[in-house]
Amino acid sequence: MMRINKLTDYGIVVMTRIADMDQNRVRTAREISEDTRIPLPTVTRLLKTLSGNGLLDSQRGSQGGYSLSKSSDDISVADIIETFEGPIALTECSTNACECSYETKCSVEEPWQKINDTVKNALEGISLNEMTGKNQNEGLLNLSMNYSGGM
Amino acid sequence: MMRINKLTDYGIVVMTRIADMDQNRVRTAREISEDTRIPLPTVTRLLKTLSGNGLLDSQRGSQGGYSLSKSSDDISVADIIETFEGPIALTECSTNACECSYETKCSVEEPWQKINDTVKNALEGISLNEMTGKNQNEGLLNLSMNYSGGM
DNA sequence: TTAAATAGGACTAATTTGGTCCAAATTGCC
DNA sequence: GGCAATTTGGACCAAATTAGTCCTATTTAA
Repeated sequence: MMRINKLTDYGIVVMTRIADMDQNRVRTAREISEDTRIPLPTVTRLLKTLSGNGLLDSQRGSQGGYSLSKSSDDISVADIIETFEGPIALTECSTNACECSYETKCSVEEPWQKINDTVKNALEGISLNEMTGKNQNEGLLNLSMNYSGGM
Repeated sequence: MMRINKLTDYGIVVMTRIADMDQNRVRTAREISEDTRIPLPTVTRLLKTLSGNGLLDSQRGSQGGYSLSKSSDDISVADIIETFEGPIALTECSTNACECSYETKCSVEEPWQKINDTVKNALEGISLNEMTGKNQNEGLLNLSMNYSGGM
């Protein structure tokens, strides 16, 4: 499996849906729920999280709703994932505090750092715009990357 | 988060440990448990899974134990992850049957396929040997990849 | 025959996750 | 001013997953 959570998956669908729509007006939770067929309570929670983390702008009250906080070119899949799951890290080891119970320093730590950086780069390289149906140009997605040590 | 499971993580540690050791004799679950400080019952389960999936050879009975089934150069991190978690797939969408409840065909499906391929390529590109302490040559890990459409 | 191993599988506790719901605050409009 | 449509924030629960343990059978070397 090695899955991202279902809510994260939903989050990407919701964001894609918003990016797909007319950018000249905000969308309500209800509309998005109807579009995606994700239950309304769940959608509202997703939208709250997304706007709370700055990926969406929200407008309260009547005629209110949600809209992208910036261009869909400037939002990456990694941004959305991190909104729901925190820093992209396949293992504890690769985050801040590696609480390895092994000898002095487990040898797998450094390789994991690099593996994570690679995965992270991959996800940062995909924009929300590329997820939409707008660019159906086959094979346009540019996923080539080079890990050049820097990050 | 977006984590691999803890057992998978352990599995990689265990495999790395075995790869690190003298290849001329088998290692028992007890030894590996002591080395890694992972509780014995858990280690035995890990080893059973790993040998059941062909990554380790096992020898029963007295003087028995486990050893790598092939060179550590020929075992990838992806192999180990898949042993514990099945096919590498970040979302349901990217596996076989995409049960999307959305319109005709959700637009995110194809991008997800590519994202997964990229991640998979990254993990397949790291050998167990590279995880060991044997090659401490800084920056030797080759994580550069190019998504060239084929997979 | 015995001791040292692995093999297989059942079982439980803990954690995480998905999903729902309610009350409060904000805003536009009549 | 008041009402209706929204978002906001947080509590809550049920279900699913995961981690970890344990028991018994089988195999093998000495």
